[in-house]
Amino acid sequence: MDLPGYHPQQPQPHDSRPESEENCPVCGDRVSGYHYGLLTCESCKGFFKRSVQNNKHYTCADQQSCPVNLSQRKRCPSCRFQKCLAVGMKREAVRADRMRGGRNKFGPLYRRDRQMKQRRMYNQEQTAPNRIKTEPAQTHCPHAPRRGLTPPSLPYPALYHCTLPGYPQEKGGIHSSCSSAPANYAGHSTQNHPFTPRSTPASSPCSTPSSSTAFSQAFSQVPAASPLATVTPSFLGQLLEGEQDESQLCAKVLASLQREQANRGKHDRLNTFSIMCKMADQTLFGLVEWARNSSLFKELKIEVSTILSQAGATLSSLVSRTQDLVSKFKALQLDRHEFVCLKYLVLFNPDVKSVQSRRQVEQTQEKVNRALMEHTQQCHSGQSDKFGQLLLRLPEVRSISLQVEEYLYQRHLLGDLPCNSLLSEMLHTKHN
DNA sequence: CTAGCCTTGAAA
DNA sequence: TTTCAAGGCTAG
Repeated sequence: MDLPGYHPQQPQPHDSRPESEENCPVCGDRVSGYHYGLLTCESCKGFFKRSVQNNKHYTCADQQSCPVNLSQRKRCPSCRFQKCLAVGMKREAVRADRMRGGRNKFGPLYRRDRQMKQRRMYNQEQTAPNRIKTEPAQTHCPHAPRRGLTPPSLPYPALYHCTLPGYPQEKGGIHSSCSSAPANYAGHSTQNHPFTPRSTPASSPCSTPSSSTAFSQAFSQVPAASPLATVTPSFLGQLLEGEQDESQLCAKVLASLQREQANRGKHDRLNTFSIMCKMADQTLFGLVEWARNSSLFKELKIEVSTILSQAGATLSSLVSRTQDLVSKFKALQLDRHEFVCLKYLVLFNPDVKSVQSRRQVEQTQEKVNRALMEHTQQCHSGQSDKFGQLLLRLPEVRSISLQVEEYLYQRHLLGDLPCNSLLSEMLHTKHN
């Protein structure tokens, strides 16, 4: 999209404007200005406009996690549109009356955003004056067209890993990691079902041959007290309220499992699957508690939803998919703020049929989304398009969780699941 | 259908 | 008057 002879008002090639480091959060192409809520490229602007104006309903032929980047953005309009929404493009900015020109209510938002970026650039100049003056914030090779710098649209998120100390790693022993990431991708419109106050979330117990990693390692990049500076500190702070200390949580689960195992006789030891169920159960408890204690979630009125899922998942594919997901999250070096934002994005799903205050959910989702975007841009400006990459993993999180649910339900039908657990209650609720 | 370029018009 | 984010047009 080099535009010979065309000089959009804002960006110029290899320019020195404040947003020169910006790439379209949807596809990575060069931004041409603010469109429908945020800085995007011309093509995503046009695509979003057409989609909304013509009330398009796309369907993904794959798993709703297609890469959306400069070279592949045409391939799956469904995933592209979902990503447009996920990064914060606003349907309501497309005019129903098709009136041209003028300004809309987002004007002030754009202005604030610009000011924020300028402040950020100013701050960077204070710390690295030479670099900023001479080159754009990103490493743009003068010979490489910017289009070539499309951020990888492949994903990476992070979950946490833990081993069960004291349990053998050999075959038949325990290779466990636990994931407390909940399950439903907030941005998709299919059968989603975040848990209801007395219903349940789907969680992902998984088995991973991990080394001695504690899951706090996954949060290696930014310490708990990261420099939030101007990134909507109050809202992010609100999100972090009630967030449990992950390492303590893990230690608690491990301790309880060890206690139980120690109390059992030599021939009465829990097998791997039972341990996984218990871990899932405790993780679920933690999630339910977390959601119930969340002030944002308390404001919602939700009725119990029911979901039917199909059987057919296999443990091995589940394990490998989860391993992939976990390693991608680890590679991304998710920090606590990002993790809690992702959890909220999953929890606040406006597509759940039984949610009464849909608008409220949408607004919260947008707010969290924005907080996440600002945080990643500000605290991880070195990681190109970390925000987009994080969002891209959500469909996979959701997909894995559905697979886990299906698998567990099958085991449940076979009578393999421990009774009287939250896990079995969850499966029961969902399948009735 | 896509995306590059053009026109429009309210707000600054 | 200028700005710039809307919508429109159209070649590919």
